[in-house]
Amino acid sequence: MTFTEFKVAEYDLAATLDCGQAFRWELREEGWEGVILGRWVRLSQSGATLRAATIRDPGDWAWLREYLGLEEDLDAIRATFPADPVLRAAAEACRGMHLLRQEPWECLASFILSSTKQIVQIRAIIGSLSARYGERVAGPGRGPEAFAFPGAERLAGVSEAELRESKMGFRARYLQAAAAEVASGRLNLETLRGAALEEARAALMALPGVGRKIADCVLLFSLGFTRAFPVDVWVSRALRELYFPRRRPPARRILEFSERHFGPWGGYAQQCLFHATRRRLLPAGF
DNA sequence: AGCCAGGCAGAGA
DNA sequence: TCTCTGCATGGC
Repeated sequence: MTFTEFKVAEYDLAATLDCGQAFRWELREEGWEGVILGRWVRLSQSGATLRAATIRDPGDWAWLREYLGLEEDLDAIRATFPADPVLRAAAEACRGMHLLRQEPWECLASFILSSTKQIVQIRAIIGSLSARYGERVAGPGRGPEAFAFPGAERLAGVSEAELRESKMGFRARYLQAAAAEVASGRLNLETLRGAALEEARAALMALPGVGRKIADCVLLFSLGFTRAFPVDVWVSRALRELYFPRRRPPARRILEFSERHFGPWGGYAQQCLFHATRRRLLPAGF
């Protein structure tokens, strides 16, 4: 096992890994354990020090800095926010929470599986898929075995009926189709990083079972589009209650507001609203 | 027991 | 363009 440490100015590892943007991290006695780019990783935090362990020496750790969003300056991000007491309170409640930069295929597949599912169920489905079809990854030896998230090529070869054994229900057809598109090269997720937001979003929404919300999750959590603003049931409810009390604006109006109000780091603002409302972190009065 | 979950697509108005 | 409904499964 090899180790490294990162000094961090403002970072909350638990909030970052457990705020609903990623689904595979598990908290065990010695830290948060997961798999990134086919490598087993254990992460822990003590004050301003993040500690990381892998099985084999990766040489450099740029991939992990990238994944964890260590280069994000949260003060600079918050400085772009509108002068808005609701958002300020939500951001304050989420101090140290960062956006992850996840692997695009895993992110896309995960959020296809997320529709009308609770997070515990999403985690169970993804865990089942990984154990069934993912590559075994060298781990610490103790504890359960580690698996990578299965690649699109692998899942493209699994029938819809078999996918349903992982309890994903009607989402199996959508996952199958997305895997086939990515595996064939008809959809190149990496290429989308360089595209305009609207173009990248349209490419994702061309997939069956991928609408605006799931597309924006992939754009925000894996492709670096910080303005993408996924509106799910939680965020929709929060926007309605916090910004439009005693009114009932149509969904279209909520979406327009989300695009206009929050600025170039709207996606981060969205994650603050999601996390703060879901975990009931807002102070009384909001 | 019944409502809801990090939605989406298709149908009908 | 808007609203309604079915979809699979399981938590609370």
